[in-house]
Amino acid sequence: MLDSTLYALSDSTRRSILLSLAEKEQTVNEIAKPYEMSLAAVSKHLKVLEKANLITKTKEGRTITCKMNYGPLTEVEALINEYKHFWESRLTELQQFIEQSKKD
Amino acid sequence: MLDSTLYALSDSTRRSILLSLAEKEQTVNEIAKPYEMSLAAVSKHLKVLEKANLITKTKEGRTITCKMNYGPLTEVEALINEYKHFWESRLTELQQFIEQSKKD
DNA sequence: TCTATACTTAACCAATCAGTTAAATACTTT
DNA sequence: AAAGTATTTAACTGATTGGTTAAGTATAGA
Repeated sequence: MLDSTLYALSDSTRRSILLSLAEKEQTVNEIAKPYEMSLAAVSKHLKVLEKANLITKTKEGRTITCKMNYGPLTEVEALINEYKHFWESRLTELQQFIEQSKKD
Repeated sequence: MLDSTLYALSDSTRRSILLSLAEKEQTVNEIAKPYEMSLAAVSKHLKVLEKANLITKTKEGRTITCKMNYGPLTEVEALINEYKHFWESRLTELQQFIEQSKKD
């Protein structure tokens, strides 16, 4: 899951699309409008985001509306926190070592 | 920058390597030991992490020690917070709409 | 100087990528 | 029924991916 989430986020077009969907739901056409690439290319980006479960599509008539899912981002938050945890405990160790050194 | 950071993180081997480096600095050989792939493959993964500035290498004699850099992860944190910001303000809007509806 | 060690680079592979244009599908309007 | 709209799929391109093995570089120790 993290693989597909982080991979989906590693492209700036997709990050931009996702951000605009974080603000409001939009149809595929609305999403595509700001970008210079073809609609087919945007459609592919949406598929990547959908595969990562970062967005959900709902069809109504012939228009498809996309909305963002926050869920996968909580896993990214957790990942970063994991790194931060180990990183900060190492910083603490280092700090303690320095404090210890001062005593000598 | 975010592109390369998120891309580097999108591979589970690289996430695992980075986590082990978050705990302690290690040489390339030490890093590679737990993985079944060739040393050359690990070396490539390290290059991806280095390109994303998630690790720094220092050479001493013939051994190269890798240490993690937290820096790029703060950008990821900021990104997630940006999504969260818009996401949560939309949730608030929705909530206010529901509250408003109750009054009728 | 010869060999072992630590690591990277080169050359290659099959798979996947982001983009294209063109055709296909599905629905709406006239 | 025909034409237009919304969107996806297919077929293609050139670039890049993660992995391999083999060769190369640089340092250390005999």
